[in-house]
This record gives sequence, C-alpha cells and structure tokens, in this order.
Amino acid sequence: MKNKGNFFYITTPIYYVNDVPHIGHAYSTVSADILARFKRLSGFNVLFLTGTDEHGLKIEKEALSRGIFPKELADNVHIKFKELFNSLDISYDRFIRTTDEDHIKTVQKVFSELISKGDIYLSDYEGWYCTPCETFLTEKSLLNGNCPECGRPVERIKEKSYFLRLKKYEEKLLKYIDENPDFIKPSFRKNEVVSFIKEGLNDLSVSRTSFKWGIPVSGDDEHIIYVWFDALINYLTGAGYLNYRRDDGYDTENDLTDAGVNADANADNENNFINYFDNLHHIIGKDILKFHTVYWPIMLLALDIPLPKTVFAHGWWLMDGKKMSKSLGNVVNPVEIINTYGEDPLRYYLMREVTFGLDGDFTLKNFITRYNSELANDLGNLVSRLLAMLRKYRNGVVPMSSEINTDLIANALNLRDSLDKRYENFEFSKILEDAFLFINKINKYINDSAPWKIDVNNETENKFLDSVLRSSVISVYYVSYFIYPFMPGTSDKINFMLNVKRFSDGGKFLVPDDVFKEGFKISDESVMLFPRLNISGSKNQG
RNA sequence: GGCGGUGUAGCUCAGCCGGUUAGAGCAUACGGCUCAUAUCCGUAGUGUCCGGGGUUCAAGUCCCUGCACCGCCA
Repeated sequence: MKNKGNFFYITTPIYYVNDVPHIGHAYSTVSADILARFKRLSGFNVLFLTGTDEHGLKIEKEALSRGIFPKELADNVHIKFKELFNSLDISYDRFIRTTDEDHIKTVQKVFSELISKGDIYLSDYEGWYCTPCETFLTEKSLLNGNCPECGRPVERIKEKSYFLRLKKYEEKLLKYIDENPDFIKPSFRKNEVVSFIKEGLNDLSVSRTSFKWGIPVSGDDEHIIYVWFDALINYLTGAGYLNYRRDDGYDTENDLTDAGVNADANADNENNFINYFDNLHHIIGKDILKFHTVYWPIMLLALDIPLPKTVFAHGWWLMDGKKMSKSLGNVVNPVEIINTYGEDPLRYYLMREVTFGLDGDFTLKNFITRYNSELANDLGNLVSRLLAMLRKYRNGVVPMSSEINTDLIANALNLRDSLDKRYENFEFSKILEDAFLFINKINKYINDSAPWKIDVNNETENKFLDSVLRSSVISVYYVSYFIYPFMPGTSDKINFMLNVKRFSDGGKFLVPDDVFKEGFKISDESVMLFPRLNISGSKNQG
C-alpha cells in the first residue's frame, strides 16, 4: 500500500446484523485495527472505519420471525458487535451503521448522481431470483434449477429495476488492476477477478421492489436500493462524502447533528475526503471479493473518485479442520475466548497462526500451546525475570552503560526498519515471528551473560552487569513497540512496568537513550502478563 | 467442462531466479543454569521433498504426464 501524504484510511467490511458476531468478524476487525495502530504510531492521520450492514430482505424476514421491527433487530444486534469490538480493544474511529442518517443521504445522493450521469438506468428485469441471497441469476448459472450459491429453490420474477452499467467500465477496471499490482491481494486472487471480468459483465440490478426495508431511491420510493450498493457506499459516507460534495444545498451541520454524528470528526473529514480516499485500503473476507474488486471500483469510476489502493481478502477460520456452522455446533465464540483467556492472546493467535490471506484452523490445543510457550514462557517470563533482576541488583534503576550489546541492538534496528514493508504487504505473522525470534535472542543473551553469577565487588564484572541490564531493558522496550499493534494491552502493561508512556496513550516510540536517562527508575509494581494455562485451558495458580 | 493453485520430518509449515551434507516451530530424548510465570539456554535426531518420465554437469526447485486435494468460473 502506497501512501500519498500522511493519511491512511482502513476499513473492515460492515457486518450483517442477521446473526451474532463470530470469530471471522473478530478476525477482519483485529487485522484492520493492527494496521490502524501501527500507522497512528508512525504518525499518520488514520481513519479506521467499521460497522454494521442493516438493510435488506434477510433482515426484514429475520425481524418478522422474531416479531419485531427491522430497526429493533438492528439496534439489538449492532450492540453485540460494538461490545465485541470494545472487548477486543478495537480502536475504530467510527462505527458506521447503514441506518445512520448521513449514510442514507449519501446513498441516495450517489444513486441520483449516477442516474443523472446515465450510469444507472431504469429497465425491466425478468429472470430467476434467489430470495435468501438477494441475487439475480441467469438461466445457465442455475444448479439443478436451484441457486448455485445456497442450493435453495429460485423464483421466477419480473419487475422494473434500476441497473448499473458495468460493461462501460470493463476496460478501465482491467487497466487499473493491471497497473496496480497491490490492488488485489493476495496476488493469487487477482486471476479469479480478471478472468471473471474478461468473461464479460452484465449490468447489475441495483434496486428491488419486493420489500421495504432499505433505502428508497429518492423520487421513486417504490424502489429500494440493493443492499450491496447500499453497503459499499459506507466507505464514502465514513470519509465524509456529503461534505466533499455539498455544493448542492445539502445542509451539513443540521443534517449531521440529526444523524447523531460527531460534528468534530466530520469537520475534520470535510477537507480530507480525497486525502483519505487516496490512501484507502479495504480488508475483507474472501467471500466478498467480487463486490469489492468489480462492482465497487466501477461505482467509483462512475463517480470519478480514486479507486482503493488495496483490497485484501483474508481466508476463513475452520474449527478443528471443519467449516464452522451452527448445525455442527462448532462455531468459535470470540466473546468466550476473550472472557477466558483475554483479548491479547486471541489477537495474537489469530495473527500468528496463519499467513494472512490463507485459511486457518482454530484449535484450542494450538491456541493453548502458543499461549504457553510463546506468550507465557518466552515473552511473559522474559519481562518478569528482567524486572526482578533490575530490582534485585539495582533497586529498579536502569543503569547507564557505554557497552551496549551491539548484536541485540542491530537486531532490533533491522526489525524496526522492516516494519513498513511488512505492514505494506500485510505480513502480520512474519512480524510476530520476527518479534519472537528477537525475544528468544534476548532470553539467550541473558542466559549467556548469567548476571546472577556476577561478583558485584569486582568492578569489571559490576560494569558488565550494568551493560547486561541496560541492553536488556532497551531490548524489551523495543519488544513492547513491536508487539503494540497486535497486543496493545500487553504493550501497555510492559510500558507501565518500565515506567514509560503507553503507546495507546499517544506515547511515541523514542530513542531508548532519551528514555532511560541517568537515574531512571522503573515502576515498583509488577503485573503478570500471561498466567500459564494447563492443558485443559484453565489458568494455573500463581 | 474451462482457468488457477497445492502435495516437503509425527503435526503445522519455510524453501527466491535450479547449485555445496533439505530447514523452522510444536511434540520426543538427553544435558546446562537458577534471575524468572517449574521458566530459560544447548544438543540429538528421523524425511523414496505425491507417483512416473524428461531437460541439465547439477532438480523439492524447470518441462511433460498420472494421482489426490483446494479455489474461482461455468
């Protein structure tokens, strides 16, 4: 992801509120949070957007079956997402809902703009329709007469519908994909998209008349705007599209206040819409790749707005090798994991276990193994042993020394210098792998140096002890910096114990010698970072 | 049916443009230390690199073919 200027705009998909959140929702959102945190720490102006997708027939039906209004359903379920994200320490700038007033206005505005440009037109549709998927289907795409997506029976329908012109933009889109190798990631997904486009695109139906729960086309409110068209627009809404194009009498101040939107946040967006859009990166699941790399960019081309720099499609999580499903009863509930083990171990496991982009297998056994051997034994114990020695040998004062271990520092600097590239390529597991190799190296260094064998009455040895302690403290400060985006809470605890400002409180990563000056004392308090778990997963006592 | 991908130690996987005795983590066995969350560090392994054929002085690494699994489209 290339960035112009100092802006960074990162999004997750907005999540459909017909069901409660699962591990996949946590995954997309955590990965976006990691990028947002890293970029903020690097001094970028970050806009991090997540939220819920609340319209459509499926919601209408689900609400009906529960005997409530669709909006009530959305109100109830969207809270679950907010709760999950709060317990996951997600630092979103806005949680957008497609029922937010400014979003509804944005969608209607975009729709009208495209009608007047001629890129959306009214026509007749006759053909097959899968109600559960809300998808129009061609005769030949049917599978034994059923929906190829969900396998359920399809209906024959005939109705008026608005269509978005796609063919017109085929060439432009292919050119963009070709010229921007980072646009579709991982790269192996690119072929799928390109071959899909090359087979020829049919204009997309972007309105429905068969139900009511959605955003009506302004001036023609029999037509409800297609839920995907509605949903994708959230990325425009969140960046302040209404302010960006408010030349046509839109009353920003009043309308936004009505929408309950933070006025300051939007004042900020006012001038930055294009800056953000020039640095836009989407994180999505692989199942919605087509919407984000075909329909969405074409909408933007039609609107004459810059296309996203990256659409990264991550994989799915299996549970013990099987696809998660409610009927199998093997759905991983992130809330349970967080309540039992904490949010940082979950964040760590999700990002460390598999290469981002591939499918993963969630097993409690692997989770506990990584927790114990990497988090508790390697990282937790390192911090614990170092702080104990610092207090025991130096009363908690970080000693000065001119003999800092160059090997460790070189390692830390290399790692630091690799970060931009690593994040740019979404190589999350590599970053953690490198960070933990560094942690192992610090542990080895302490072992080899054996501070506990040093004769403090021998001046040379005493000086060496200073060197070992100072080198190790500096290294651990680097570790805290490296892991911060992944485990902000843990980094905060380490910084607290080191007595330096937390990165989540706006603390910047500083030159270690400017932090650990003459007489610098660490905190008197210690926090156990990761209590060891026994095999069954419960925490061991002390 | 079309296009693309994958198949490497018990498990999960790294191995870029072909080049010296094929790697890491986990698990297993043994050894060292005691500051620390009974933690940390070191040592030892094991592999017909899916089968078959070919190119080359040299092939997990390139080509062909068979098998198995997966993805997208149909």
